[in-house]
Amino acid sequence: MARPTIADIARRVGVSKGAVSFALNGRPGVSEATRARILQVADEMNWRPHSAARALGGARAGAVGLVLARPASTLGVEPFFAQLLSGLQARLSAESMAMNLLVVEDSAAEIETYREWTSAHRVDGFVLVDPTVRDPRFEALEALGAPAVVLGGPGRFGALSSVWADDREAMLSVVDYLAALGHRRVAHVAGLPGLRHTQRRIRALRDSVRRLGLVDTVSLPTDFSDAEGAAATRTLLSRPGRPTAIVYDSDVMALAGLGVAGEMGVRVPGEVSIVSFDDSVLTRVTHPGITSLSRDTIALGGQVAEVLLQVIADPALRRDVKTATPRLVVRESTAPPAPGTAG
Amino acid sequence: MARPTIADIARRVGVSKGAVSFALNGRPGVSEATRARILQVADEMNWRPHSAARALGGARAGAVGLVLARPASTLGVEPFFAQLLSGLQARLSAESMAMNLLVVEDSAAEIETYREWTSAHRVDGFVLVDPTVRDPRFEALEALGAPAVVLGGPGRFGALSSVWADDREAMLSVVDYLAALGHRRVAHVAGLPGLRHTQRRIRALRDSVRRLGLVDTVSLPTDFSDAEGAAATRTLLSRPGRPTAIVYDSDVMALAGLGVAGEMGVRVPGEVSIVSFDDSVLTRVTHPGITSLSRDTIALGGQVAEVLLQVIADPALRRDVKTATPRLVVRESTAPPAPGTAG
DNA sequence: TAATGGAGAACCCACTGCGCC
DNA sequence: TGGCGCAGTGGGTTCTCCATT
Repeated sequence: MARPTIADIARRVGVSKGAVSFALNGRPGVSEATRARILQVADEMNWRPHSAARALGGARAGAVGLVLARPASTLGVEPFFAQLLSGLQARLSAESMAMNLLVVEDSAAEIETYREWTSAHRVDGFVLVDPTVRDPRFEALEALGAPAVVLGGPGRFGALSSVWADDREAMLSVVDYLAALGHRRVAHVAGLPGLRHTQRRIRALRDSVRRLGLVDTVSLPTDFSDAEGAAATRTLLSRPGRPTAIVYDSDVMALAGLGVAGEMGVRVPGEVSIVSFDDSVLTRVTHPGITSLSRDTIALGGQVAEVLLQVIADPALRRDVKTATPRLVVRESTAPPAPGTAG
Repeated sequence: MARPTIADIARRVGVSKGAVSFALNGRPGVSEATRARILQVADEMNWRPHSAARALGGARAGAVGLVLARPASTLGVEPFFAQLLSGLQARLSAESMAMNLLVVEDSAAEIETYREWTSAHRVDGFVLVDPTVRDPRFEALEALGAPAVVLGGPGRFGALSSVWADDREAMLSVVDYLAALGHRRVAHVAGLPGLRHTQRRIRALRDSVRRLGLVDTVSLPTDFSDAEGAAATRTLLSRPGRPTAIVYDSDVMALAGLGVAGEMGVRVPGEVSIVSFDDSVLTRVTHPGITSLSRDTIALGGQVAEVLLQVIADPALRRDVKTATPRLVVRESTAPPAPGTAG
């Protein structure tokens, strides 16, 4: 009753293991009669391929890897992440591709995992998230020759493909809108300072200062947690010349900021306008609803999976896909600044 | 420059492959001097174990499996799922255990995956979610002898372990509270009718009818989507003797129901009270905030992982862990029924 | 003599290349 | 030339057995 192997089938049919292998894989080298017989016996014996044995021979693993050097809580807290995962799965499951998920301590452990999984043929490719400014992972993955897609850009990731949205343009659209409303004191509660897209957003804001006549613009880096988002908001709202508008790099932080404003008695949007860089159900159901940059994160996950599948199919390929720039969805958290506070 | 194998190490050190294997696995059979020398050379050569080769020999895979016969969108839409995943990862990553995630069509495909992954030693155990009333998966997994933990209960899952919360008691606490407020017409927007916990909640409500003097109680099954949650709410609120309180089996549906009430001009909680069976950030930030059954889903995920790790370590073990019953957190969506509507 | 260190081969399972009829 | 057998490959584990001390 043990798992049958191709040797068992070969014995039963009275052919060699090689013939069985050819037959089961639909390859030429056996007569149709023999093939039919082999397939029938394999079915009778309830044979299943042994992925480890195939992997040892260098075959495809039928899985992609996602290794996260983030706290595991990220998965539960950030709607962005869950949606991304959902989009990835939707596309991958159509190809019966599994996903190997692992949370590690740091990028050194991440690279180590890439090394092990690649050489053991445990996965066929990787999805990389959170690219940083000088990211050691690109070089490591290139050296391994593993197919991979970076979520983020634009930028040079060596031979790796990428899928990205234009963070700069998105930030400019937010700042332009706030300036048009009359805001001059715009603050930014940013994400992890090492991340490329954080840098890009910070730079876009800074570059707008002269063009739009902004004053006292500031970008406070955080770790994306609601705690630091709240702390940054408290800092900003306690200042003498406090901002009349705050842009948050994630919906969770915007939500936290909204809470702090309430607790400090600062009216939204009367005294301070709030914009979130991520849209989700969260920003829709708050009161007031939060003006947000909206994009289809599930579709984004699907695109990442699609590109990864292409790169796995043809490792020489290098794709660089720019997705639609998130567009501003105005809700009730933004309004012209109160008279006299515009700086 | 290719991946070094234990044969390479054996050659360099001048010992046999067997000796190298023993040394690298910290097992007796080699002298301390030889062991040290082997470890040093292995390190110099940058050796890594090959998980596929080990799996072929029947070793531990270092991963657990989670196979979902649900639409992939579940992952992005239900905070419960993302939090569960987060809790699982937190515990698993502490043991450097990866998770193999796969979304499949139906439970037949799910079972097929269990079969393949088990016999190929691709995972060491499984997490089962969404147990149904006559669930074919238990039997299949038992036959495979694969360690597994069922999320849900109480109930008989054969030799499988389980982790569960008391859905009956939780539902009773909700209904008791609503009845105490004066509600008599209580409706229930349930989840998938085949799920065990759905049945248990439906039964708990039905069993309360006589005790609390309820009238016209009804449980409408849905697929957990916001669309069906909204549709069910529309149906309920359009009835002649419409309910004065509605209990939703998930936060997403409660949110959808709140939206429908707003669109139909039915005041919450003035004309209808709303309770969610799941708590998350969603229920906290709506306006009004939604009275919910609250539990620590991330901790739940951690408990599931913990039990699975125990069962993997000792396959003879069978654990049945009852977690804390979700407790009611009252927010602004519940109030006594308006006079004259109480049935 | 019994314990210890270690060589060597078999084994896990599928795939592939060579060679024979 | 098509069909197929045979032997070897991939990397690690484990069992048998021999040679030391």
